[in-house]
Amino acid sequence: MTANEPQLNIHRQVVDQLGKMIVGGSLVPGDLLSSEEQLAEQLAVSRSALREAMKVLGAKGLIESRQKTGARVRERRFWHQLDAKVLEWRFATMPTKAFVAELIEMREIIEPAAAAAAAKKRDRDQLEAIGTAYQAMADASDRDAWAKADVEFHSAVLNAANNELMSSLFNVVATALHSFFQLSARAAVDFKYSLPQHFNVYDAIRKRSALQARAAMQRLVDDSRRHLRQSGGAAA
Amino acid sequence: MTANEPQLNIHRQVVDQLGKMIVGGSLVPGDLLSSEEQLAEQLAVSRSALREAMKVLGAKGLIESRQKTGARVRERRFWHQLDAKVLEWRFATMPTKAFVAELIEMREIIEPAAAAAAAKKRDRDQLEAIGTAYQAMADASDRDAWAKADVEFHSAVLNAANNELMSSLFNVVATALHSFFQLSARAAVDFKYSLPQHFNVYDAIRKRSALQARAAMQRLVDDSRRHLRQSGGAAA
DNA sequence: CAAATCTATTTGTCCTACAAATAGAAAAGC
DNA sequence: GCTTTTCTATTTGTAGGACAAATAGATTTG
Repeated sequence: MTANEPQLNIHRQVVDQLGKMIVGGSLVPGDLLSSEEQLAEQLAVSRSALREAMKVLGAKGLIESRQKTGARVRERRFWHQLDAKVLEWRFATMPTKAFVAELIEMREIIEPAAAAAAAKKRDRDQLEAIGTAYQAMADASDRDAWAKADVEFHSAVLNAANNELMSSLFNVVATALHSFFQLSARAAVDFKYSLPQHFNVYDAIRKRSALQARAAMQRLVDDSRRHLRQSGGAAA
Repeated sequence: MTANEPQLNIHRQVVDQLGKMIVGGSLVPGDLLSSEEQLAEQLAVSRSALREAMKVLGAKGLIESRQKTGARVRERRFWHQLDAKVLEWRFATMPTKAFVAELIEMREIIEPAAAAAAAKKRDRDQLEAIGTAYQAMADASDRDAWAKADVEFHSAVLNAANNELMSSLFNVVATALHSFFQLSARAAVDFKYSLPQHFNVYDAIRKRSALQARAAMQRLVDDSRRHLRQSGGAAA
């Protein structure tokens, strides 16, 4: 499968080299790469070829270029993310309902599994982060604060599952769902209805009960779907 | 979130435009794009900018360029795939065990869920495809034939789940696992041990029993993990 | 009819020259 | 002294030209 490529295109080689530097850790998120001119000279390629490689790395989410500043290594969570643009395109071209249904289905699969994994693998700090988010939800006095804490809670759970692949996948799915219909922009009254259920998730993860955590998250997710159904269609 | 971008870089605009043409369906997989020179003229941009856009589309998996032939629209299944390269890089840089564990965990989450979804949503043809793959497994006289049919079986199940997002995710995870340790390169004897379990999956999907399908696939996946554990480490 | 050769087309690479943006320094204004 | 404005140097963005490398398809040769 890889034996039939005698010599890779230069820009691909450059993608590989820079990619290794970035993913491998000799550059860390936030670091600035040398200028295109310097990099081109170091790697002994033309600026054109180098730029093509940089654009590819940008598309992969590894770096971000800005005029005058240069190219910067992006945060890890952007790295192997599904392409939001492609999701958008699909949204524009695919029957809306079917696509949103895919997203919802994925979310319903990932979250309970993540809760179960979190119950097994979470460490003290990760549990605390979930607890903090839960407290923020409990203290929320308006919908915005609630929504923010809610996002925080769920990503804390994902984080506690200690599986970056899962986290980044969830991140994309959740973001897409979020942008399609404003998840929490419904019922102004009783926005805290799911607080007890969130507590169950937290408590199960605290007790390291994978089964309970999965079940609690499952209920949460089921409720959420019911609400999504009610709020109906999506916004472009 | 999108309001602070007064004018997009040209190459990004081109990515958008061509992307829409491809994803939107005015071009279908297999179609040949016009030459770079022509496209550049049509879109009124320089060939440099166009090429950067083309490389990005290539990196996203939408097209594939070859000298003399031109750029061709790739099959859908490549479109919103996670980047296998990044997985490779991570594999090279991350403690092997932890990363493979992530992959295995993802697989164990996706497959049972997919089996359940397939039981609910499969159509006649999709069931037949699973059945055919099962038959091929039953008829397999050597390990290679078995391995091939096995892959076929699992992707048929994923396909029957009717969730492209899920399929493509699984595809990447399975491919990565496959390349890390040769899944079926172990025990030469009794390579068909899991045939009855595969039948259970097929049968549950046939009967449209989501619960049974999930459980059967879960057992399959558990067995598989046990075998992976036995066969130990990974190959670079 | 088959094999070798040629040719025209297309992508790959390199180069030069500016344009556009902007971080940071310098100058101006209060 | 402090803020605001202006300038400047650096970096990416875009354009366009030139040629190299690959190769599908036509042409020639055996």
